[in-house]
Amino acid sequence: MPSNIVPSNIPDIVIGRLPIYLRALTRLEQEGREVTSSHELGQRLGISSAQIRKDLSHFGGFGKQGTGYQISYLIDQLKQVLKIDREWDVALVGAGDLGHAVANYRGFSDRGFRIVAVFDNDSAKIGQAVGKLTVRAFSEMEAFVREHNIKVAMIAVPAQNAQDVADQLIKAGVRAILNYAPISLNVPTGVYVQYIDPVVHLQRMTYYLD
Amino acid sequence: MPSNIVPSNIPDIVIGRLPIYLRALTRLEQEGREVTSSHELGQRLGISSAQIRKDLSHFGGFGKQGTGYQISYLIDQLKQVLKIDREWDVALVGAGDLGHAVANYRGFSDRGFRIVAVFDNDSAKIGQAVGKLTVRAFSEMEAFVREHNIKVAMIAVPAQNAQDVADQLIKAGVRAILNYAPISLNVPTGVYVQYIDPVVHLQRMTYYLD
DNA sequence: AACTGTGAAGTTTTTCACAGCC
DNA sequence: GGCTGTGAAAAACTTCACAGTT
Repeated sequence: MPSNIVPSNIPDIVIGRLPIYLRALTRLEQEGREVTSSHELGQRLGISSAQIRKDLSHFGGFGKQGTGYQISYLIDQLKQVLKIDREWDVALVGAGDLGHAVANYRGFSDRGFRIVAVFDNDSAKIGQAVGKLTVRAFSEMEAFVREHNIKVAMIAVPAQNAQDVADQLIKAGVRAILNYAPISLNVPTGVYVQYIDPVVHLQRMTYYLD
Repeated sequence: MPSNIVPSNIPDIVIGRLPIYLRALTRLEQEGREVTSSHELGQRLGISSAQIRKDLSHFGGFGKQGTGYQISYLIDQLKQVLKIDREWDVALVGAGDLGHAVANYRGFSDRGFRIVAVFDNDSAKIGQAVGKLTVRAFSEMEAFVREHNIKVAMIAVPAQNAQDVADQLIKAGVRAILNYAPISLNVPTGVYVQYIDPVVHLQRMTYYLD
């Protein structure tokens, strides 16, 4: 009974919306709600109800006709789809202002991620505390990442160092990189990169202003 | 000679790529390059050359056949299109860890944005220094934003306060919001929101991991 | 009565491929 | 020979609208 077949061709754009749905569902649950509908969810998110239904239908029937979706069940299912029904260990590279802010951000742990190490190449920073962690030498990174089988990393170093850091992370086995440096990374297939560049977001909006 | 007509129906997805092009072009310029091609740019960004050409063609012919694009000229043109051929004053709301990191981020000023005020409602924080700025009381926000005609703001407060903050910013005249809080905002038409939620980006990648 | 799941229709976005220019 | 700009074709994505279920 092949019930655990992974549907192989889900559009990436659909995957990208699932975390948004999950976030909204978690919020609904916190508000004490037990059931919701594609319509309600869509209203909150500014997305059409049809789109939400179609997105979810890629993974099976999570809802009940006439009733809607049971929130806790849908949350569990989405977590499973996104593979955050487990906790991912994450390496953080860069212990500057940005690295500190990322390391101290409380929002990771309850959503599937745990920063387990911080690396920097500045000898003045090595050994310093960052949150509950101690900054490790950049030279130890590859061995550490490999040894702990870390697959997810965040890059918070200056743009000029980001590609080097990415190359080393990938060499050590990292497969998913969240890049805070304002530069596009070249990575081999099978490695995934997401970008956080606040200026890009701002520039995207000013186009629409007078 | 109506040369300054604004092409009215450019897809948003195209607008969203322009800041990426701009970032790559700026980097090429820093490397001392003077000319590039849609092919080269595409390689660097992992985007097809045809797409880059088509995107740019929405705004006029920026390139030369046989030659490519003159980098400094294209940068100027893109800045104009994105309306960052000027400097936008930005209000920052929230002076916690995240607010501090945002305020201290060096990358805004040379890319069109300047943080001119930081607001928080925690009386322990009001009056404190954040970078070169002093934290102002949240109660002064509306008047300040209105008086200085601020159109762009960043929200770095806890999720539970984000909608309230957004409402007040909008009331004061803000039209573009970069929201760091992990929650979807409801805003009227004519107001633009972009989101930065690192966890959403991470969750989007783990789907593809084993 | 309310709501899902889904083929089919409609729309948007991307890619193709080539004429035209340097 | 190399490259842009662009119609036309292809692919991807969203919405429609409704049968079917609770």
